[in-house]
Amino acid sequence: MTKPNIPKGTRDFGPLEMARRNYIFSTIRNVFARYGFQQIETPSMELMSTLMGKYGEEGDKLLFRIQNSGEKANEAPEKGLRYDLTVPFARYIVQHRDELQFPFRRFQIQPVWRADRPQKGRYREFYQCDVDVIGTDSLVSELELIQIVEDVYQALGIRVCLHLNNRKILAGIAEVIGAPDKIIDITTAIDKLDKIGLENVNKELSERGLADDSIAKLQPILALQGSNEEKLDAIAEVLAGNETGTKGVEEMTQIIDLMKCQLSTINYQLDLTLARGLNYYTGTIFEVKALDVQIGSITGGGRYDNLTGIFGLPNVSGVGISFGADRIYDVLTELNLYPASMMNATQVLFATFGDAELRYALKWAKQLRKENIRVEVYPEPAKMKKQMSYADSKAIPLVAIVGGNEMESDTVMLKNMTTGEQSQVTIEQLINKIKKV
RNA sequence: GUGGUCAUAGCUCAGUUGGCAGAGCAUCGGAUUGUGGUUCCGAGUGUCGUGGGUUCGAGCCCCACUCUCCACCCCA
Repeated sequence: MTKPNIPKGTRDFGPLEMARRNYIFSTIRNVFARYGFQQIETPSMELMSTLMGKYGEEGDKLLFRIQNSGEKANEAPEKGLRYDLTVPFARYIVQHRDELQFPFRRFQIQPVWRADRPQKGRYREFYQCDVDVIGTDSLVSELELIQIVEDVYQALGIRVCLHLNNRKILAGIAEVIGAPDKIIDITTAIDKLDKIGLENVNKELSERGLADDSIAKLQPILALQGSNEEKLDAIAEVLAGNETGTKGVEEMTQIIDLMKCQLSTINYQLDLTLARGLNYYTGTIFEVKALDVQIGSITGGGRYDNLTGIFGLPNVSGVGISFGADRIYDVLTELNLYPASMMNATQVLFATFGDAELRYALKWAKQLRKENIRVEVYPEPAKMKKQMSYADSKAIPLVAIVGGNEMESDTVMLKNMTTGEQSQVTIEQLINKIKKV
């Protein structure tokens, strides 16, 4: 017998983990619903032609390919597992555009797969919770997503910092320092600023072929300090006269203004080092980091002006963010922030002494369930010790013991497992006691 | 994809220069036939990740593979 196993980077979820995960998903779902977003799902697998070339060279390598069956088994795979929820969503919009009312507000909570090498907070199968608004340029959409971030993390009790940037500002910087074609190199290098330090960033920029005087011009921008307003003023000055960059500053200013109008209390920070790898972002970029756990970003997203263009529907602007459920799980676990009620645990267990008692208990259980009480009946009249141990190990707070005496008087012996107290009660009394506990 | 690291009972882990495969927890039974969580007694459990090699003899040494975790790349 070889030991059973699961593929690298995948996980089983037991009852406790599922209760926790469902708590996260339902919290997120409830917030999304409050903003009028509607849920969709797309297939786990997409055609390779849909997936290829959408995530850059690196992304193509990380796609899981599905081998063809039958006669085509040896030909190139025509299907692959989805890598994220955004590209399948873009395909969905193009395919169903005639059925949709724009601006279209959708959310989607499904697993995605990446053939990455696993490590902490990084899996080959993980869930994303995407929420997007498609078909409007309005920055109110950005504001709403920021409000959603605020609501979700407030509900979960996680302290976070929202990092904000704008791709147009980054493009403007690249133009101003005289290296407009190097925007990707510049952003991926300065993204690492707080990780590897200024000196190494400059070294990397040089290695990526950036001219020395361009690097020199970049220094004041990398060194920006102060409040969000001060930083924004400073960058506006640097970018004055540059059309793209100024547009980005205007967008950022407007978003901050809208946040004030909604009395947003979220902790946010203008972060020019925030780049985000995906190259389809064109405007605002978001990233959320947990303040009390070091795990990378737990939510990320941004605006993309022409995502559906690659599928033949140009000029449709959208903005969206993705909550990383698996990382949020790790954060909540590390900070021990799950509410006790999340388990939906059994409220009362029936323990019986014989077959007649078992049947009696089943009748009672049915009535309690009608009252929306979570009930278990121990399925056989085993030794009382065994039935009690079962209740104890599952932390069931109440045990209703049924023997001959109880049946005769139409009662059960109700034991409170935390205090050890017990008393003989009728069904009405039982229902009242359970609702009190 | 590059570099490192780990794997022994259901779980967490000991295991000496290479010489009989171990402990705690959990499980099951009993002390206690109508009462759990505390206590005491007893019991079972292993292709030592997989395959090969060295050796009289390998959990231990060598090689390959798989898996875990970590760093890089990239990312949620």
